[in-house]
Amino acid sequence: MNHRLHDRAANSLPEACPGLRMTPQRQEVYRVLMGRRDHPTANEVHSRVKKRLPNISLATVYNCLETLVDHGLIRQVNFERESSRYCPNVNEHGHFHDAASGAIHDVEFKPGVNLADFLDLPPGAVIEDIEITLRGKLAAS
Amino acid sequence: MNHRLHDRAANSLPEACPGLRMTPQRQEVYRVLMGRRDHPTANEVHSRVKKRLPNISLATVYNCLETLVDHGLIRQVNFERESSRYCPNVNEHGHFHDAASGAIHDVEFKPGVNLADFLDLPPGAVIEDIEITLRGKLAAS
DNA sequence: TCCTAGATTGGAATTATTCTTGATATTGGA
DNA sequence: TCCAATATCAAGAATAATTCCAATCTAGGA
Repeated sequence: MNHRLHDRAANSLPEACPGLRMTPQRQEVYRVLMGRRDHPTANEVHSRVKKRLPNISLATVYNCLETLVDHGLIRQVNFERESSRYCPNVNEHGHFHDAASGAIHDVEFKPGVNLADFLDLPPGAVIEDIEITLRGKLAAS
Repeated sequence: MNHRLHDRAANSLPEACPGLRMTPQRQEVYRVLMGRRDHPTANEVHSRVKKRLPNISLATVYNCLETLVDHGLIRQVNFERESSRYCPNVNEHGHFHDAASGAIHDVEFKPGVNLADFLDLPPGAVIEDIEITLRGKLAAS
């Protein structure tokens, strides 16, 4: 296979992603997400991407985001009924939404924990996806 | 105060709810939620409530649901980007969404567990609300 | 180079939800 | 009891995020 991507940097798409055709739009959407990990909405991604691709449409940004999510390169995160946000951290993790600042912080699982250790799962449940969202405030320290 | 509610049954509103004026619409919305705990959407609630209150509007159902949520009598639950669903279980709990059947199951915390036991919370975080959603399948047993 | 499948675009369409406005109903006080 | 203030309700319009659609466009393989 002669399909040679640019060298993998913090701001380019991962090389190994079968079935995903690389396009300038997808590359830039991904680059933007990796560049500033603040969980932007599709609109915010659109604004940022337009710096380099002034003609990209919002529909394309939605398409790119969906494709990247489908390929497991980014995650889509929902808070209440707000716009979806996008997150390049593909580890299993949750989110803390600081109501005061609006900022969103990734929340990692402590090592070695197991869902079934703290939740009464229905018998036979096979979990495919976890979404953990916390809302609150950061106490002034 | 002479404001006498019906005796508290599984299908009536709790008596002690300061600042909440009881109305037939709110009562029926609540009754419907308590009567079948399958996490209906606002639309589904509307259909069910219309059996007894044929003239109630969808807007009123939304208003009632919002009011009940604000007073902590029910919870609003969001799955991905789907319509909100409503749940009369006001204990802290999560949800398991069975992708095959579409059914939603409450998932209780095991007794004694603490968020900080399994999550790396940001220092100083004061949690006001938790949303835990699991998606998956129920293995045929 | 030509063809084809997949990608992009802009705008229209969709859908859940909220807002607005006027009508009704309820409460507490005179 | 009656009134005024306030809260609620209903209907439809408005909003906002997202998806759909039809018409190009593009990359990569034969």
